Amino acid sequence: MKKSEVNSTAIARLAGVSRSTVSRVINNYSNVPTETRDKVMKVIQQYNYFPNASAQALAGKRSRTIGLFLIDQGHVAGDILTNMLIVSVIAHASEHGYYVLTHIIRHTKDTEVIKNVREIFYQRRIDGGIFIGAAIREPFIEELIEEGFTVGIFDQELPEHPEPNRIVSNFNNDSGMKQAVAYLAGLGHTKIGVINGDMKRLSGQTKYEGFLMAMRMCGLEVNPDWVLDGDFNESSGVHAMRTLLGKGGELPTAIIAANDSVAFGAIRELKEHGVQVPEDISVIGFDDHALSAKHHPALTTIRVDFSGMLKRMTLCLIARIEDKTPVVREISLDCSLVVRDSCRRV
Amino acid sequence: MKKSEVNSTAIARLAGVSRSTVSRVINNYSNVPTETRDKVMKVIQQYNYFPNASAQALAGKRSRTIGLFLIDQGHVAGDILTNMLIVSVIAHASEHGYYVLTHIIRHTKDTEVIKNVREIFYQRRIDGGIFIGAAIREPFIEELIEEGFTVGIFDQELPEHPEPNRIVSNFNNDSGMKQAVAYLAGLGHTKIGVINGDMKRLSGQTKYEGFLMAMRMCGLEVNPDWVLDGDFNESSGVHAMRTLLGKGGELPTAIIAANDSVAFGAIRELKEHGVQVPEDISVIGFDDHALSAKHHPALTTIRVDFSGMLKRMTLCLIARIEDKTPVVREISLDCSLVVRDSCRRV
DNA sequence: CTGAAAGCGCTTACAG
DNA sequence: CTGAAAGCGCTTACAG
Repeated sequence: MKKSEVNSTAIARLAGVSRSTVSRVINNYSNVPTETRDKVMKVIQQYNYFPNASAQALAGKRSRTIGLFLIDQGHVAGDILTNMLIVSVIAHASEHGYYVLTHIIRHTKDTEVIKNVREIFYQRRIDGGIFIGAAIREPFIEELIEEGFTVGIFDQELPEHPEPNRIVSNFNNDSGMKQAVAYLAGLGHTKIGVINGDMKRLSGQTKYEGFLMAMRMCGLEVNPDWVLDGDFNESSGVHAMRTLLGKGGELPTAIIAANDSVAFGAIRELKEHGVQVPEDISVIGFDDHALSAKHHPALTTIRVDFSGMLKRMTLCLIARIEDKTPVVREISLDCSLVVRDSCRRV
Repeated sequence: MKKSEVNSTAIARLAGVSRSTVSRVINNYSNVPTETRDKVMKVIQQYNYFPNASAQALAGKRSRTIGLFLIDQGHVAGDILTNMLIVSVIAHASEHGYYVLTHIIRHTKDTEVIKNVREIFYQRRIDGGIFIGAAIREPFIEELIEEGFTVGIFDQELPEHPEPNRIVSNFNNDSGMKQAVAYLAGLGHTKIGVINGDMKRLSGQTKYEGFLMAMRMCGLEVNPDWVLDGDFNESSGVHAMRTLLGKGGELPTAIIAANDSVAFGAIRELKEHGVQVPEDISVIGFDDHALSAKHHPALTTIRVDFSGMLKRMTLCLIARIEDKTPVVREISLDCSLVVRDSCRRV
């Protein structure tokens, strides 16, 4: 018999006890005398026995697996940030004895894809799930919450009557935008443009709102020609600059991009047109992407601790699954300016 | 009753059939009349019923989950390549109705960590697993193969008596190195150095062997001072150049790095010392990393199709799991030179 | 074509 | 402290 085929019956027989006792040893019941425990453990180790996870789950144990759902509107899959998020979730789940089933959702409008996501929950493959990249309100996620599944949503706020099984997390984008505008204002900029992110996402909206408020607070006017659409992808930075330069009107002296990828794209396109950064236009990003420090010019940006955020989210989800400490439902983290070389004084 | 709590008994009752019939409908048995099937399907859809995966597994079905094990000697976790590998496996597994449980192995010497990996297999959480970044012979992987688990190993060759449950994949590093040396020779270089990768890995060894053979074929001499140790991480490129420049001897006119990350590190350190690439030294990488085209200078390298390789590996593993087409056991892919700006004629 | 029943490998009240 | 037994939710020969 292959070792991998032993079951609790075999262990019980070999140890001279009942399956109940084997189970008690495995589950660390306190009422097993050391002697019995040792006897059983010896056989378990000798035969390399691990209880079948499906049988455990069916008998009422948790699956000890969490789902990680990446909604890929664009290039999440090709970005190093994604990798950091995945690794952070896996590493921290692992520390708590949990496994991670990662799933990529290419289109939230594709019913087959969404059916597949729901299936993962309904089939009880996972004890809970984390969603990254979701729009402000995704009907299928709302359904899962209604059904009682434990769900963590990155970049979302708590609704009015928060359900106990909903966990949300978000960055203080307001604060980030205020820092960006304040820094530029301090450098003497008054003509500040912005390239927006995906406005279907919370961070897209709050960054823009933060920008508007910060401009007002600093007594600066927002020129509508300098408010450009985007979607958090590098290509949208390229496109935004093409639009701006194509208009032929006056140019801003500084631009804040919804994230660093967008900033990279914008800077690239500006260069193409002979506009130098920061000599001609200052650019400031958001996120502090892994490449921003290495970029030419090194990108001034707003740092955001994705890894730390996902760590908290993961731990909080697990705590909720195990229904300990059901206190935290919203995780908010601040962000802060990192000055590098992409902005100059005017 | 929450929809998510219906089971096959409830569906059977609601559809007026037995659980056997519900199961037959779900499993697409041919001997169910259309009328019965429709009747049952209607209830299934209405109640959002999905069979419990643990119960299915326990009753003999596959878990439809594969494990993806990333052995992280260094910075696999912080690299965009890793992300591409993960995404490729998930996407292609998903197309075939499989899920992916991703796991990070930080130290193959840590018995707790390895026990955990074995546990995933023995617990039957997965139907098979893919290992990335393993040394040439990892005892714990060998054990899993012996136990009959289906295993795919990236960057490994088939042993003499290949087991049917072992799948390996590798790139033709020989060919890649020959192209690199040939190109440099064509540019007039005769003084060619090399920064090795991790020699515990197959690709580390075969790249170096390919280098030696190619040099011989081109009638060039290998200067032992220009053969530098490394480990596939960027920092080893830095370190290798520091060593080389520290020796104070004659410098090679060209260097081949074990991969692009190492090349990045090497170029950075050369710049620090005022040595320009490609003006003073030509550098050629390996992999065609996502950043190589954007690098300054754009890196000449050997392109390797990681994504395609992982796709094949994933499909092959699934085919083996479902025991169809048990033909392919080794997947080999060629690689090819991509000329950019980091090498010059001498 | 379909249902009753056994069985997959566990856990956990229950009884002693 | 420990075993016998029920039960978790499925699948699949078996019998009809």
